[in-house]
Amino acid sequence: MKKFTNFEIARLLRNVAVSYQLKDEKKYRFQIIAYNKAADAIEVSPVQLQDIYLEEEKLDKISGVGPSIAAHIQELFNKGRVDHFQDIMKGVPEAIFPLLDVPNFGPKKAYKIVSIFKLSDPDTVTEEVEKLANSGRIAELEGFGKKSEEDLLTGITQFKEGKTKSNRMALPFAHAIGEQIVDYLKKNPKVKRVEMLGSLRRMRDTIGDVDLAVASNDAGNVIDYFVKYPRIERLIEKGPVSASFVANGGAQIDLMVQSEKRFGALLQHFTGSKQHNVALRERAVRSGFSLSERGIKEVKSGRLHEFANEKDFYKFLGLPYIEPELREDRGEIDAALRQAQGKFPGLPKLIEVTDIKGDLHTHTNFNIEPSHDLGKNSMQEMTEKARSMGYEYIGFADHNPSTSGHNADDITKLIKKRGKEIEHLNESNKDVRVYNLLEIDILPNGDLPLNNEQLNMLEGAIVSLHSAFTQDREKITQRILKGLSHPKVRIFGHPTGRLINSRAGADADWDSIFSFCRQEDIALEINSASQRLDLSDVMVKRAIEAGCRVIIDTDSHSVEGFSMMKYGVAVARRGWCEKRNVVNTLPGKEFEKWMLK
DNA sequence: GCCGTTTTCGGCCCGACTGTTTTCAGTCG
Repeated sequence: MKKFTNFEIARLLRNVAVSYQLKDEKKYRFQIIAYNKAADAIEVSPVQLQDIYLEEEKLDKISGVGPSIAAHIQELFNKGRVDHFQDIMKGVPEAIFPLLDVPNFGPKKAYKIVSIFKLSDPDTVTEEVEKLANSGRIAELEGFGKKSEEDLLTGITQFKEGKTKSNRMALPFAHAIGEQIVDYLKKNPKVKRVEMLGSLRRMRDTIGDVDLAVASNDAGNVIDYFVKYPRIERLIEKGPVSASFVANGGAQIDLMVQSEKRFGALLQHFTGSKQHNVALRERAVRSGFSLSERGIKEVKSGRLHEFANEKDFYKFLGLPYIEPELREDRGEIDAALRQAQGKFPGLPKLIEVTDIKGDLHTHTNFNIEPSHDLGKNSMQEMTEKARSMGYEYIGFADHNPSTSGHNADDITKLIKKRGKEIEHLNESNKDVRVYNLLEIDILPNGDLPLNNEQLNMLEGAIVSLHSAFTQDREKITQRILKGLSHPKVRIFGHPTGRLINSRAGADADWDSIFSFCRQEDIALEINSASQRLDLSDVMVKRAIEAGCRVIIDTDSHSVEGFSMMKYGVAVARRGWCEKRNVVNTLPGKEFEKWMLK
């Protein structure tokens, strides 16, 4: 039987919503909302539905999934299809669905074009529409025109360049672009405040557009200045209070300007997430308030309250300030409410970058003839860098020597030689404690490529997956548990092995793995490397709820890599981590006790 | 179709922008 991922299920539910919308938007208004809401919830769910369905049939535990949709999903797992969905989707041409991922195409336009021109092949529909548009046939349709035909062509061009509605940049890449433009904007004296918005401000692991907000009482001046940004590639639009352009190799940058006295409401609104805002508004509307980017309106009198900062906005609603990283409708509003009433547990006191005392997963250029890549900088240079970061300790975790070109004696010699080098370093550097670690592959059968003697020459081991990610669940779970079982193992490096936009992580029984890590006090790594950010935010939340501790590392292969720490910390914050949940916030002596346990 | 600090029934978030239109439909965030 085919397995369905959460992503596929979410897509199916969205297609059902679209079908309802095309059949009778008024009549099915609330089904449309319900199906889309369920899709949103399932897409971000930390557990794969296919798993909980097999284990305990608790699908409607997910908020937004009720008895009806849960039953349909059960049917999907059992039969591979859902009769009710097929009924609803009857008469809706299959060829519209691929178009829905193309910018500027919505259900109505896609449906109109596909049915009038009788397009039926989902695989070629995008090219066919492009041809029609190029020959001017779309502009002739009622409700379309020359301009909308152009917009659709622009959308198709973007789509072909890889910018689908669902394709997103990795956070560090988008954040770096955002920072550059923020710096640029700050040079304009009319700019009173600048903030990033949307998923970028919430530090989500992937980002669509780079959205920015400026507080200023001279919007025209700021917009003119904004569109003169030197790295601009193509201007998209420029209005009196907002503008957009493409820059830095295809990223879309949007700016909104608002007066200082309303800046708080703008910030709150466009930081989102959508789900957080919807939940907030549903609560507010029951008390007679309507929330928007302009402020909070009293519905009866129509009086608008304005807010210069977000803190006051939340305060007006009777809530403490909620950090952007928590605004995902994952329980933060209830927690804020409890906190306001003096009940427990309230909002977490999130970890800060300045709490970090060391980076344990770094690679040096010491040639240990490793199984994977070397770092670029020397042990000395890496230590200097750690000192300049204010760290109390650092771990060198070069990859283990490759087993192909070496016999056991060679490997022992290499590890010994490297150990001596680190000893020397510790004698000459009294203020930064250097740990002698290695990053060791968990081989496909769960063995480690080092023997006991070799492992015992280390102060600790990071173990991680670097191959065979697609083993089935049972096999990969046993493999990981076996790999973690040596007493020298202190850290499970980038646990799922996912690469953003290119490789799904391992499909393992994470509950069992978390429970083992808790027992052995092994830290689960949050790896800050751009394409990894692994564990992910939802997995971190699950891990600490299971009683585990995490460690935030950069996996630096050069001194430049150290600056990635803030992204790992962001993942931790999104996973509701406090300082106490993260082992590398411990002061030197306590950390040593944990590492050498 | 979902859900509960007015509710197991009767509600269900808000607004901007654009283009094609003479008052609104579609898309987006």
